[in-house]
Amino acid sequence: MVSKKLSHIKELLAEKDYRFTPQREAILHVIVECQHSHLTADEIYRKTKEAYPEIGIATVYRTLEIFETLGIIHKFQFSEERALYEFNPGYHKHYHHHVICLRCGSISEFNEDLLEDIEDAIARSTGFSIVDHSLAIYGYCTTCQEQQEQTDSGNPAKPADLDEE
Amino acid sequence: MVSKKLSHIKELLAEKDYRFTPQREAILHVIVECQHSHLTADEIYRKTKEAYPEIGIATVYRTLEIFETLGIIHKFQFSEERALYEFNPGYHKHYHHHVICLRCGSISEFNEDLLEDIEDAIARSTGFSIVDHSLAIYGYCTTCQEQQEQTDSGNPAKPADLDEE
DNA sequence: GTTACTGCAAACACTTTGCACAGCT
DNA sequence: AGCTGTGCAAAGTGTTTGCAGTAAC
Repeated sequence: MVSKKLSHIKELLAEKDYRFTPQREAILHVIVECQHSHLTADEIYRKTKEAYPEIGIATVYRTLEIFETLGIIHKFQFSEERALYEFNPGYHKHYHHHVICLRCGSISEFNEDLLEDIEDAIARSTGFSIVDHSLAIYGYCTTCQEQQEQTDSGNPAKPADLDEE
Repeated sequence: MVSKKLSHIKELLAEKDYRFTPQREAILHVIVECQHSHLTADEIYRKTKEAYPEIGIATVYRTLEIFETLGIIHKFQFSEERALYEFNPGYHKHYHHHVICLRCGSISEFNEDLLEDIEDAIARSTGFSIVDHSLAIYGYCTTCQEQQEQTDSGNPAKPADLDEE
């Protein structure tokens, strides 16, 4: 299954005359392994460094850009902070429905297409040809709600900045 | 009406021991005048400079931050590029439904709450306490669709970078 | 008279780029 | 052999901060 993905990705790269270098393979490995997390470029850099210590941050950014144009990963920008990257297992159109806790920073995802009706309504009323959409829901997760009840000045459930795993 | 807004804003500032300086007034003026556009910090800076040439960019950023915490303006981050700011006339909870053309960069808005049902469904299934949400729809506006049909390599309807009004 | 605010410039964080060398194919 | 990819360091961009002077309250 992973090897099927791998050969498909090699093809995708080859189609555009991109090479499948060990650096790109190492980065891909990190992204696939952490496919349920949203990683920053720096996190990907540091994790890739474990397997490939010589790698440079510039290579990571260049690779992520290529992977994004090929649809291998998705890039998100929820706030003014750094972008987050995530593996896109199916290479298909991806609905970005994210539920973000304002206290602990955790991000959960909904992949169902909840917005078909809304898209249709907007397309009809504006003539817009819709390609994609992005929905972010902000609030408080159950854990943080509980903690907030207990100690109104307490600490978040998880540190908002998940710098290290 | 504007004066009513103004006194209300003065109150909001005073409540938090913020002062109503001429710089803040000038910035507010720009934001209210352009309340149907999404302005970058730099655009606000340059427009404010017309009325108040001595102003510095740092003051603009500091003022925008204060205005945002008071709910006077809203700040958006659609991409990795700079943030956009917009006046929030009602100071109420604001639904950010933006329709963004991928070709000319124009941004239109829907202020109806299209997502109540979806919010309810997510709250029920996850226990999340939802505070706000942000929806961005990406596609092509009618003008750009027409232009794309005519000349498949033509120019966008409007420059994507609206540096000057 | 306090205290918050300002403008400047320097610092900042994240990301991109120029360059000479290395390595696929 | 040729062209793409790499690592480094330097540059770039948008935003924030330290500081000494200034102005609102």
